Amino acid sequence: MSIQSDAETESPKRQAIISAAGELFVAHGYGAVSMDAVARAAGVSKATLYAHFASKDLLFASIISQACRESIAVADILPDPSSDIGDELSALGGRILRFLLQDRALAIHRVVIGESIRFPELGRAFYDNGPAVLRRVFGAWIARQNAAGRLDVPEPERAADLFCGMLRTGLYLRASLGIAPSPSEAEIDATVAGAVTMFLRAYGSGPATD
Amino acid sequence: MSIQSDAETESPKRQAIISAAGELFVAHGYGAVSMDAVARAAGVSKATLYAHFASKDLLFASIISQACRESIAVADILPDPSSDIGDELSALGGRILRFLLQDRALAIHRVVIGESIRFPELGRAFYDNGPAVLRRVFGAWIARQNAAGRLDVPEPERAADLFCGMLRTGLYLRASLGIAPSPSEAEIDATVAGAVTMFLRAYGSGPATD
DNA sequence: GTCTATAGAAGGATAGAC
DNA sequence: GTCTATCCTTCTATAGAC
Repeated sequence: MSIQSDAETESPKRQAIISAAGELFVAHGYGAVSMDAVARAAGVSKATLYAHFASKDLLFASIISQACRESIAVADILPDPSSDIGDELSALGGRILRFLLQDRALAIHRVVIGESIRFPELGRAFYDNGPAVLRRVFGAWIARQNAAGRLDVPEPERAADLFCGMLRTGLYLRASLGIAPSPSEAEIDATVAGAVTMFLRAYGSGPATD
Repeated sequence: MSIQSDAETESPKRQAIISAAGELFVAHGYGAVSMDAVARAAGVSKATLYAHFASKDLLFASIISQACRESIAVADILPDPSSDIGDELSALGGRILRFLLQDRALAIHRVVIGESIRFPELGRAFYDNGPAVLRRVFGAWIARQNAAGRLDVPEPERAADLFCGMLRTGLYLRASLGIAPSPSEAEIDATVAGAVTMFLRAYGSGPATD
């Protein structure tokens, strides 16, 4: 009667492989990581490695699509309520941009983009678990602000996309290209402020428009 | 007295190598392309290949940084004059987005992002010859519209970045991840229209604001 | 300069012992 | 399940003939 269907899943060796392969693939990409290197970093033999993952392709796809699923945690992106809609939007934008600028998030984005030709399912997994979730959550937040009369946005989800697009320009674009390694807080705040200003001038309702 | 410093540059074999390697690297990335494949596609022997390029790293870096320099041609991005600023901005946005969505532009962006860890200079070359040029040209255009009283934008270059960020969201993001392979003209137009609407509501001067 | 042929190394994957 | 040792393929790079 005892069910132990996923007992394998918790094998320590398997966990070691997943952990080590995750770090290596995310940091260096598919081509630059050998199965030897994964085995060495995980402290297992190559035979053990292949006992758990049938091929390098499969290992890579598992690891990265798993990383896409984890790295979201958009739950706590939404800001604390404030009397000023601009403050809330700034807080929200700041959290999103800081999340995107994390080394790990940047690295995952890079790897997925770089290998999305060879592994199309990764592009899909990344989009569904990252941008698409953000679009829904953020869009719903905008819709609530509409309902409360604090914003006047015709298409909330499209507007969420546009706002995120403004966050992902300049600073983030350079970071994703390996330029501007660690942007200052001031630069981040300035980028967020630019997006918030544009957004509120376009869609703010009430006295904040000017 | 005759100068022939770049006679080598025009060697037909060398041109064949550059052309073939360009296609292969842009299409498949660094790791997935072998020197054998380059030699075969160029119709030369590997010895000839190595006579022109000392290593695979060097060949890759030359080819891709060259591709970054070429693929810009932002010259003809600027729109024809029109009586309506919205029409001009739409035309401009449409040209930018269509340029970015070209297979070749997408592929170069992907390769550079993917290999920017291993080849940091490529990220720089891409940014300097792509986004940075666009930012300057587009920013100057906005400044001219300011001067003509058709727009009222406090920081033209930053605004140019924001506008381009809005173009690079949704549709383009999915395309760069390998989803939504060939977007329809209607989708492209809708994306541009969204960005133009936001931009003009925020920074339009005159009656177009509402 | 160009080719054919190959050296030398490294990577992916597996056989067999425990 | 795990390891050691190894096979086979593929890759980068070069030597030597033309």
